[in-house]
Amino acid sequence: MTVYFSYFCSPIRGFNSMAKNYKVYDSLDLSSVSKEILKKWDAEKTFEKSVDSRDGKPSFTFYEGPPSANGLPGIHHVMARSIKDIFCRYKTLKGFQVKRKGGWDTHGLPIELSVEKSLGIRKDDIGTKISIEDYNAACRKEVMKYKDVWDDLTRKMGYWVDLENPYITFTNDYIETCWSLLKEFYKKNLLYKGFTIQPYSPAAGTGLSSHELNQPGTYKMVKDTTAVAMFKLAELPVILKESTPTNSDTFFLAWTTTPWTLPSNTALAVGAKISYVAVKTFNQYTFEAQTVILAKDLVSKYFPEKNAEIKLEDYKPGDKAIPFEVIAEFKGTDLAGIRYEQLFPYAQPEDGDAFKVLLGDFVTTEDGTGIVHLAPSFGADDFRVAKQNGIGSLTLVDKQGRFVPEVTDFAGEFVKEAYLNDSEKEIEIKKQGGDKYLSVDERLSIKMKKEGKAFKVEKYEHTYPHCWRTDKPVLYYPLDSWFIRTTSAKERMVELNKTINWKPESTGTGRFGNWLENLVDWNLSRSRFWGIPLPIWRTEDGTEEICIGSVKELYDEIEKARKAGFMQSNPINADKLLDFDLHRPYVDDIFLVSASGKKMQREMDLIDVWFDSGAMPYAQWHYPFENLEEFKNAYPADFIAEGVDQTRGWFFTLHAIAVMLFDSVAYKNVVSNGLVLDKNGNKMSKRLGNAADPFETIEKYGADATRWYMISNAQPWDNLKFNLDGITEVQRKFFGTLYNTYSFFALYANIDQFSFSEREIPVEERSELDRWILSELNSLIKLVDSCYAEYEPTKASRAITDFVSEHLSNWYVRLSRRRFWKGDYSKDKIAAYQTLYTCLETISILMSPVAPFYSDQLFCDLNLISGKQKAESVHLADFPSVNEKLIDKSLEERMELAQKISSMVLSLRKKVNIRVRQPLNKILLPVLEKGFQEKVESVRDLILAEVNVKEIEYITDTAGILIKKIKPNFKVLGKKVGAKMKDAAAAILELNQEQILSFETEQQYKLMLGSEEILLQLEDVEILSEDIPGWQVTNEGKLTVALDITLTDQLKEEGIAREFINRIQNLRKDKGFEVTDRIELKVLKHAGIQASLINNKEYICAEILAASLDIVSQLDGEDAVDVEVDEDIQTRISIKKHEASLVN
RNA sequence: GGACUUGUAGCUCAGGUGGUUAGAGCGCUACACUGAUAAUGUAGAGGUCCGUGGUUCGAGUCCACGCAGGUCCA
Repeated sequence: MTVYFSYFCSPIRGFNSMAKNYKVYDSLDLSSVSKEILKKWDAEKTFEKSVDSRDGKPSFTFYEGPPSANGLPGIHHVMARSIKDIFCRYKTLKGFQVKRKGGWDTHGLPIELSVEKSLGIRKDDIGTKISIEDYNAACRKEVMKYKDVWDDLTRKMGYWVDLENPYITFTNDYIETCWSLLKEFYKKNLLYKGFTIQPYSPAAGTGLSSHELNQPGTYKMVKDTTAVAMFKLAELPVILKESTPTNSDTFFLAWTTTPWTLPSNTALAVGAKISYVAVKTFNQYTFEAQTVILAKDLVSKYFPEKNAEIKLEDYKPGDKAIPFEVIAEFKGTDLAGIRYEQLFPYAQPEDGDAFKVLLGDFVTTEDGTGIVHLAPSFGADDFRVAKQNGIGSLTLVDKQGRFVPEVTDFAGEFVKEAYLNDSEKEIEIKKQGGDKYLSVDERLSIKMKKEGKAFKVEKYEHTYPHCWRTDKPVLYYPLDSWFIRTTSAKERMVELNKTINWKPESTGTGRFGNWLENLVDWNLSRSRFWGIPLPIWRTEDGTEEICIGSVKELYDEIEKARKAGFMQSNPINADKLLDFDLHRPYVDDIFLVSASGKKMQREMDLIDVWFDSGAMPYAQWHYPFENLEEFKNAYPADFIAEGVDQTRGWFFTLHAIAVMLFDSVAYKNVVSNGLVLDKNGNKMSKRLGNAADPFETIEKYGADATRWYMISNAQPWDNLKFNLDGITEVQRKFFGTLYNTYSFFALYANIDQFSFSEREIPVEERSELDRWILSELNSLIKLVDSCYAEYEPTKASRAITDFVSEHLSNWYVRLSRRRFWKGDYSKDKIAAYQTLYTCLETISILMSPVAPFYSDQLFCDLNLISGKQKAESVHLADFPSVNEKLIDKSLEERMELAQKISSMVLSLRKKVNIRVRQPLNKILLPVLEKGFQEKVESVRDLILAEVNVKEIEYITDTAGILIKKIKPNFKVLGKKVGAKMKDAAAAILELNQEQILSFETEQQYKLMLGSEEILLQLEDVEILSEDIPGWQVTNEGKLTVALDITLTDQLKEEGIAREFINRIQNLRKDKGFEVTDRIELKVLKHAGIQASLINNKEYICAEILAASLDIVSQLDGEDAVDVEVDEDIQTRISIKKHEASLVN
């Protein structure tokens, strides 16, 4: 009791109102923490300082992938931006200067569509119902519609990005950079005009975007004449030639729903892995003998099973049932390269090695024949495969949808019946001489039947796309387009891609790598209105053209055109070049003059908006017109992060431009994050009402908990099933625990006025527990540092969570509690404060990239009192450096052992129903390994205190007290005995106690397996003690713990004393006494507790801060309370504050 | 159709180079502990590791083929 009271007699501690105290909170409200810290950041300009304070330090460059502000931000933006924010903050802590310029993506179809929707117009109204000028003005207004909402979210979620000077893709300086880049492409002959196969409406005379094609109602059911055409082989496959000679002609069968494309056929495609067969049979129209080749799986479709029984010799022309015989089988790869005769030799392709079989990845055996007819001009797949194989094309249909003159017998005819109007149809019927119009498809089929080129002709109902304006069928047709010759830089792009660190790696090697391998030229053209105009002017005949690379150049060219008389005046002001709007329609009104004096008009296309964003490393600085230094310092990016859907979008366009123009990567590290789904794994959508509102979420749970949840729950590249319950859990589990730990620290540190003013106690002089948590802490620093460095935020946050809840709170603080509130302000106590303080401060920095708000509060609350850090915010601090000397792996192991043993003892107590408050005499530990006893000894006191047992006894005896068990060590033994593993394992399990004992003493054992002898070493097996007869025993792995459950009178009394203390502590709490209040205690006499109270009086008084403890024979009055100490022990107690303590 | 990706307890997720009783948290049930208390401990219930083949003495893990979800591209 003496020790105890001296503590409270000290006037300088506990109640000194002059001293500064650690801030104490009533509860944890992360939402209001965010708000408070935001105010602080604003007032102290913390973000600006985090950049400026690193002036002169190496820079870490981050590129912001620009969002579009014409839509509202969603919860997935919080996810994506958290990832960006984390690494920028981390690198700042690591001493880098991290400038991050914000940006806005302002062009593109979504913007046009939302404008069209709000104006109630359609694309073809532009230029008629509304001028391009007004339309673009509307777009310009639309793009920043939700900028304020975005800025608000950026702030509230704690995303640090420079919103004061963002780049905006529609500004003239931005466009000018894009033009200069395009000119660079042009100068290198990497920008060219070509064509691509696009949906095209001959009726409307216009190409259709995929968006237009995806309008509801464009795909309609139609009934078309389809034909299985026969392509005669010019040479026979080896197998047919050698093993099964056939004297009839051999044909490839190819099915088409558009027979009008057959005259334009230039190749056939087969699937590499598909099996094909050659079938001997007869033509149903000409009755000629023939051999046909088609996919094996589709034979039954054309040849009824029952006809297989008919002999070929028995066939007579005109028979309904046509016999057939499969004579050979081959793989698609066997057919590749085989030549065939052109089906309709109206015209020859100008270039390329046509009329042979190719391998196509799109070939299936779902319908048709497993062989696909290719007309490269009228199908995108066809075109791609043909181009890859150097095969030319035939375009025997004009832009109106009619056959060209070369197709002599069909010249001038519309390929689709729907293109003819009624009167045209009348004329055609007369010409055909029937009473019904026969379509081109039908007449071509008839022609093929007659010429023995048709295997089968039939009507077929399927869906076919139609133009949403004219309702007429769409054709796929080659249309003019401008391209960047990305294929020419393919090798270099692949090569440089290998130097990029992709997270996850598979996106880089797989999705992106494959994309690069199968690269086609980048189609830049878009026939829209709101975007960057293609800066190319051309003469009408296309023989001369100019690519403009700057506004000044345009100005100069206009001057020339003015002199040539093509321009009345120059709309550009030479002194204010960038005042001229570079959008349509203004650039369209500019005409230039060619070298030979011809008038040149701008190519009407806009460029792909992906070029806009891919150009941001240059355009954000208006390179090369100004800011050359800024550009150089911020190129390439060290880090970018966007959704995985950007792989072929932004990630690609950045890479393509950088490689082709600068022979550089655009980014060194890239994180591609997954989607945010709802809690059931469904896509979030406003329509379904399952979209989480980012503002509500942040308001309710705070940005920290939201961010921590998102980052720790799933790897960034996995999809996240967003569940608000998960945020609650994070809030309770991580932030709640951390908050509790801080509160605990603050409570006692304030009482003791600990402000870290004492000299730091050398770690080697601190207790085992302190050294352990500091070792764990340094291991954590090392781990978290490398996780962040490797762009693994999930691992980092999980490691921090683990440390805080398992190590710090659940073990260190729990076991150290007494040190904080018991006894003098001693060296050990100071060591405890210093240790806990260090842990909390370090955690605040480690967690700050993910949870920037709470970490700053924690950091500042600590630092305000101690002044240990110069930084006024956690975000201006330095990342803690590891002290390797403090990492003691064997200590960490020992502590794990202590935790395990404690847990096992508690489990034993549970089994025999002896509560922890009841002290027990001893636990027994069998010693099976050298060093085990020493390890346990070093943590003995911790174990004993934790499980309330008085001593540990070790059993080294191997003479039979312990019952041992032997198990094979599969990993080691498996390598040794291989296939005999099963027998060996069984034999080992059967060893008896003597054999095990001899194995242990001999260190080896001869095991007989049948007639074979195997020499076992100790490492081949695991020996553990399974049981100690007569004791309560439990096993876990190799550990065995036994508990002595004998209860002596003394132990019982002590148990009662602890029960009694517990009741008093609860009473103190109920009565609202301060932790430091002393009490006077009266207890009604009771036989059951009499001995316990007398024998343990000092101990009891010390625990409950009692100045007096009187046992009375009568106890009444208001203060008196009935108390149950035990099931059998009920008594009355009264406590009141001890007067002397009020004076203190 | 292709490329990539995911599939482990009711839910969210861990499970280097294959090794025998597949783990954690949440949730549920019961009992404890506690002057940090919306915390903690112990015990219990809960698994065809998506399926089918294969390789191997041994497969959640490696291979093949599928199935289901997702993204991008056709």
